[in-house]
Amino acid sequence: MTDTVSSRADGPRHRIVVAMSGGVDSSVTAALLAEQGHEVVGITLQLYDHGQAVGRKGACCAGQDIHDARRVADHIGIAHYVLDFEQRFRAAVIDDFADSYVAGETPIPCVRCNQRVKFRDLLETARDLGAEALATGHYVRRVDGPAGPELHTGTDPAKDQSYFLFATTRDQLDFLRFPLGRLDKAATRALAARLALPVAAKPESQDICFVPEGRYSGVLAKLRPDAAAPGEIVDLDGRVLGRHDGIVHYTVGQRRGLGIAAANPLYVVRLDPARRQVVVGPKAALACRTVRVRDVNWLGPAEADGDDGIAVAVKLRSTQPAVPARVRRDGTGGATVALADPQYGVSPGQAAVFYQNTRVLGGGWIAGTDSAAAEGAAPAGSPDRSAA
RNA sequence: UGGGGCGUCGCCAAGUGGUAAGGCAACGGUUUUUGGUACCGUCAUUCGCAGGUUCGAAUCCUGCCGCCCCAG
Repeated sequence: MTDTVSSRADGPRHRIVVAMSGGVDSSVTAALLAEQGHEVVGITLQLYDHGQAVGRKGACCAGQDIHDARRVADHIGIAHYVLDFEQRFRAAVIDDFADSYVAGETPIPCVRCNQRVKFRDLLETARDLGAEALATGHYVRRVDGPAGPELHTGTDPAKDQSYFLFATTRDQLDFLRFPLGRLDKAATRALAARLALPVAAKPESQDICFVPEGRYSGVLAKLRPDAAAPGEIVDLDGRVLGRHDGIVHYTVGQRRGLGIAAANPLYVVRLDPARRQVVVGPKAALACRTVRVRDVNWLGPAEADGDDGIAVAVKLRSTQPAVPARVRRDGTGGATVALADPQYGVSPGQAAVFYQNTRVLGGGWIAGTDSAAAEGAAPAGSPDRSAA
């Protein structure tokens, strides 16, 4: 059980820092490691304004959740520290979030938080504390392979969180442990109940943690007051169909919220920050076959450098299954993903994560897409006489 | 102010005597450690207005109002 350092209570005793968000998963993580006899140090990061988040359900890392983490730490008898990371979080996650939307992209703050806060600053803190590992409650697996530690999906496909951890480097992976990687949610809940953790029945966290009420536009309005500039909603031919209150309210692939009645549903096909335009079109206009990716974090073998690239399954969205593709790295930190079948609603700013079976080969940020139509692919169902 | 056409939910639209389809939009929910998608649900006691005929009208008749087109 490489994930857990040692699964036996009489095994070697290690000092392990656990990132405790105040939720069920990280609480069980801490409790399991403590039960195995390790010297567990719980650390909770205060990441954003705790005033407005007090008492809010489903958040993390502020207000009530910090209290919950402390209660759990007390319950299982481990040391617990709260670190004020508000400034770092603001610079590394929230500013990036705002800039991304202003640029017409759609950010994933959770990835930035893992990449730049939990697995960078907190990991460094853990090293400073003399810990031998940093453990989190993520549903992923760290597997020792012939060439070092590998990142794999969580065993439970419904809870797998590897998409959000694609930016984890080999060095970071070396130091990380994910004790929940082989569990499903029910098992974690059952453990929480058996361990009588105060958070055993706490609801799942969701939405962006620093965004109250699920309305991110309010946060953006505060952060980037100039970004709320209104503009036109245009179709693929440039005809004006309506108006909008800022491109930051839209994302590629989005259907609802356009307020335009048409014969068929309209989707956001593209965002043009320079012209402040939201370009909309039918679902077919969303089809893409090629995805350009930047800032690739590569954890896999070197074959992807060849001209033909490497066959993978690529996940373009956290909640949809990976699809077949070939990835070719370009030698400058980017990559091109050729999809076997067209995909819809692939949005710049989101992540493309590459898999072979359960192993994460790496991933990168989606920079742009090329439409399926541009390759002369026959439009679905046009020269098809089978239905007559 | 001669001729023709039209007025059904926010938009489009079916329905031509039997008691208001559908699509889009909107709203709500499910799913989800991002956004979005998808899925489920809600959404006209009323058919421009006023009379009339009829057991019964959005559907027939009359008048009025409004809009469009062609002629002048």
